[in-house]
Amino acid sequence: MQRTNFSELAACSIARTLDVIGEPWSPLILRDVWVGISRFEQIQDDLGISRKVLTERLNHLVEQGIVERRPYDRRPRYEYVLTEKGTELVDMLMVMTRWGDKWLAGEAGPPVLYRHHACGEITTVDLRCTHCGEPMHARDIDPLPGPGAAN
Amino acid sequence: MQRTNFSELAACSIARTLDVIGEPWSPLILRDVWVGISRFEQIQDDLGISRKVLTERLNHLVEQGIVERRPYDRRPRYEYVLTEKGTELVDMLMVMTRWGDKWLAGEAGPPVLYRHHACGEITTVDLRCTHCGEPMHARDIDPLPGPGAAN
DNA sequence: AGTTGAAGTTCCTTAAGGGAACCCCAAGTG
DNA sequence: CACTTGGGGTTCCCTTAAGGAACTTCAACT
Repeated sequence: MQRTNFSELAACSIARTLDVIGEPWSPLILRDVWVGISRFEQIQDDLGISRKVLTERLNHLVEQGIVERRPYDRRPRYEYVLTEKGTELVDMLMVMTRWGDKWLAGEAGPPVLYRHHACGEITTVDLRCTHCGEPMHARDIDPLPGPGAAN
Repeated sequence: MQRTNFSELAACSIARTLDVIGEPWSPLILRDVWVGISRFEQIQDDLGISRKVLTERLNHLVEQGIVERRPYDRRPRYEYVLTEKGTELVDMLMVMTRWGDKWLAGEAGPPVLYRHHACGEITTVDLRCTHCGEPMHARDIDPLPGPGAAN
């Protein structure tokens, strides 16, 4: 298929972010690397993704500075580790997970739980305003044009 | 292309969520509907997406309960509005936006700003622990198997 | 009766994903 | 030293999804 490059659409941070991790499999690869499934063979095994596509995705994630390819042996063996940029992108996965847990997990309950280091509790993530600390969701805000707006 | 259905991979809320909004264009369509670009022609115009693909995506989002198709005229005219499920999915867009603003916006600054109703300030979203209220990011948690875990 | 406009549908072309087979290279083994 | 092993890809072919333009439908308006 001929896929559009989203970020050429407009000045839109969502479109730009999609050009980084919007391709099929990329969020799942990011998740794997995050939880320590970090070698080519391991990821391929875990996801069942085609080797060709996995190569393409990893190369793209390296180019975009999300993961770093580093040797772990004197033989030509490599593992992929999250950069700071990639680690912060995991925020998105955490929010996706929370939504999936709530709306799609069903009777069985969430497949994965998170223990928060700060309080030691099994807990969930919540969106709050950086300024006032109150909850901040879709209905709590108005979007306004910013300095980087196009046109 | 033959695309894998991600949620058949394993019990994974990320994979399940990707089956809902992971297809190309879907997050941008969700964004449009959220900000009030809610009719077929408007969305097609705004995104430059092919009409065929837009039809497919909207049908899928309706099936998944993310948007609702409702007539707005006695003529056969329809608009798409977010359901509660869809509105909560916008949380993911807000986090994507924040990441894109920080890592991809460059000199120009963010293209869109958010004013928070609660405090009236132009502000950003932050991830916090539902339990203790402290920041909760990738490095602040340990993932554990939950009740819905596979195998 | 003819036009308009929103909302799709059809059809063809092109490119991306799936999958299996193959390759390369350093280390270990006999 | 020849041979095997295993990680990490690369190649090739097939299928299917995205792009894009043209066409259709249907109610209201002129």
